[in-house]
Amino acid sequence: MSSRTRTTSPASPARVTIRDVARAAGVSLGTASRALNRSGPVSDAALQAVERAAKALAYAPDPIAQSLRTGTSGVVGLLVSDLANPLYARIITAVEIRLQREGYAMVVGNTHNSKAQEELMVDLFRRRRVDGLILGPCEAERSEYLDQVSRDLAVVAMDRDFGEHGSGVHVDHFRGAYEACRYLLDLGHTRIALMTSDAALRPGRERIHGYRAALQERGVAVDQALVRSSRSAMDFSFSDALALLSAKDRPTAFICLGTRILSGVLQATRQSGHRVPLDVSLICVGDGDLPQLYSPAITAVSWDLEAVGTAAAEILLRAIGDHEAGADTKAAAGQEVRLATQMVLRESCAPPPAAGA
Amino acid sequence: MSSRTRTTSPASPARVTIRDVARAAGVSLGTASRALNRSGPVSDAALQAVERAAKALAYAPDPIAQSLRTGTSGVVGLLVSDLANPLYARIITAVEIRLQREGYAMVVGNTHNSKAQEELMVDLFRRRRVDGLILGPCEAERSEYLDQVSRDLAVVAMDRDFGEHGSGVHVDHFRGAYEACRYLLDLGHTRIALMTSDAALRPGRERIHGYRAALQERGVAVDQALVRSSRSAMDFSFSDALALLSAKDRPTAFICLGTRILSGVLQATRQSGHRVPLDVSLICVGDGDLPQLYSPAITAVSWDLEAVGTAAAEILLRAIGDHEAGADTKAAAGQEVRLATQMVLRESCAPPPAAGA
DNA sequence: CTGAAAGCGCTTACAG
DNA sequence: CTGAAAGCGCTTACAG
Repeated sequence: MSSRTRTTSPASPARVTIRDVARAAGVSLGTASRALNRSGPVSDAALQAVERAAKALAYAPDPIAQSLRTGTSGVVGLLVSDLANPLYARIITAVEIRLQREGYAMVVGNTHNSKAQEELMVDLFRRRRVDGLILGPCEAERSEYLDQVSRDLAVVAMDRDFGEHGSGVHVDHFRGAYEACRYLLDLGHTRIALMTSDAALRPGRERIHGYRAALQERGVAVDQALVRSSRSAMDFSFSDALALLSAKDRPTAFICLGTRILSGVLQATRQSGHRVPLDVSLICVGDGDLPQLYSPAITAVSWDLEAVGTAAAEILLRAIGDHEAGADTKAAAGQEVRLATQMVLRESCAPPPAAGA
Repeated sequence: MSSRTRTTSPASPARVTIRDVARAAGVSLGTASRALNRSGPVSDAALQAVERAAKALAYAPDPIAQSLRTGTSGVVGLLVSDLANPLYARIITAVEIRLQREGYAMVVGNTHNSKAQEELMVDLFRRRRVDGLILGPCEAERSEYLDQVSRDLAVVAMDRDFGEHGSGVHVDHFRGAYEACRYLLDLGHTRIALMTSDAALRPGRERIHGYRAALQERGVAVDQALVRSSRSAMDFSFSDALALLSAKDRPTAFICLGTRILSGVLQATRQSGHRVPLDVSLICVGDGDLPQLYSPAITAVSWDLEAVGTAAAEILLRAIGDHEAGADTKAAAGQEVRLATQMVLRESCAPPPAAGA
């Protein structure tokens, strides 16, 4: 109460502890704990007394103390490379809803797509005893670091490869890009540009493979100049697209990420005086406000973000169970969910100008 | 090591504790702690030995144990109503960067604009001993609940009013809306619709006031039918806008939120066959990809999101300092930062059709 | 079924 | 300057 005691008593003033509950209920500390957690034999009388006391005192267990003692926390950490990406936001929300139903709290961290930052956050979470970790794609997918972390912590990856016994949910970006490319090929395009995220990361890599597969299947040579994958996508998409469109051998179609990159491509298209879809066809990967609202509306490769989040949460929940069960189950881990993409046809694709002439 | 010990040894296998460090350095536990934290007198010899030992063993203090003992955690909680809002994402990143520089970790929670959810998260954070809380706008701005929380925890609000000694950073939404409205009035519009967020929350409320002030200043009657503020904005914006545009007394201009609501307004405009800016002028509040890229580009009321985040972080940092200093400083708290908006003129505004005839 | 005790890993008065 | 001890709030074998 006095302002001087403050230095000695940190935290809230006069926190009610399980000791207070025990005293009020007239039982010992241990009995109170067993009653509250139903973790051991307790007489009905004791149980009732403890519960009444707990309610009367508005007792809430101290999670910090519990964590210190048990090594668990009831919280799950989620790491994404970029909070500002609306696609992630949808996934995050889905994860949270699912986790919450099971009584877990979720806490999210931003890695800014930096390996160092990710390790920092993983470490923070781990040392704070999170019960599990959900990781989005990030640099250095298969670091030994993560392999090691997943040994003593339940970890599930989203769109990232790592470790042999790693669990994860993967979107089939290969097929997504493959189908988009096929669609454009069918319209008569052969000069198709692909602009996607960092090729070192799973989504970008898979898309490039899918794109190549479609081209090769039709005997169309792959022009490396048409494949752009960069880490800091948003900065380069405009100038890259502009350069591509200004070349004499310009692409007649683009497949590009729907979030940042699409903006740049759209601006470049407009600035270079090309019309969509008359002069250039567009397919974006990852649906959102912009592709839906742009005029003409942009055809998109889409996938179920809620499903990604829900699946990740469910795999993690199981993995947490396994981890608690013991060390032996490790070999049994390694669950994987694979999600399909689907194309949403809109107004941004047409035959290439040459074919129309 | 054996799989059976696992039940008894939680957490990581064989965590190295400060006790190990002390032993390796040949000093007592207390000395090791004082050396590591420089929290008391230690001889040079002891200090060196301890530091060497700590490094050799790769010792890292257990934050949970530290928290239990000290009541602090080095982490700050950030609560927003909607992670999917790209405006928040920018703010969050700014907060994080600033906090990180001071050695604090940030952890974010999603309240889904629900009071219950917010209290849950605040409680979670508080019980986990976060050193401070940053709160975005949310229902029930001035709950006694929060007043109480801010008594034993550093709290800063973003665009929300609460408590007398609450600290916060506020964007001048009043002036933003006022200026937007004035701009349209100057162009000759008198039927101006305002579509914004929940009027119960500060931003929405302020905007409505600003809008009204501008209208009244010019002697234009306020038509309540033209003011739409709804909580679940995205769902209603399309149908609301469509209804407004179909009325015989239709608005010739819209001021609307730039994130979700703009989408709906744009769709409604297109669907009802109106052209921007010929038939209807548009100003959006909160800048983003869509307004910048839409064609025509949309005039926006914008503000510095990074500045919001940075200011919030800095106020919080100070508040944490005050809280540590003692209880008496409470009266001294209540810092506030106010940020101005600016209009970004683009191509979506023109005189109303009638005035042009 | 119950209580007393140990211990999770740390920090911090308190004596020396 | 240093060590031994208490204690943060809890859970969990261990004897009764």
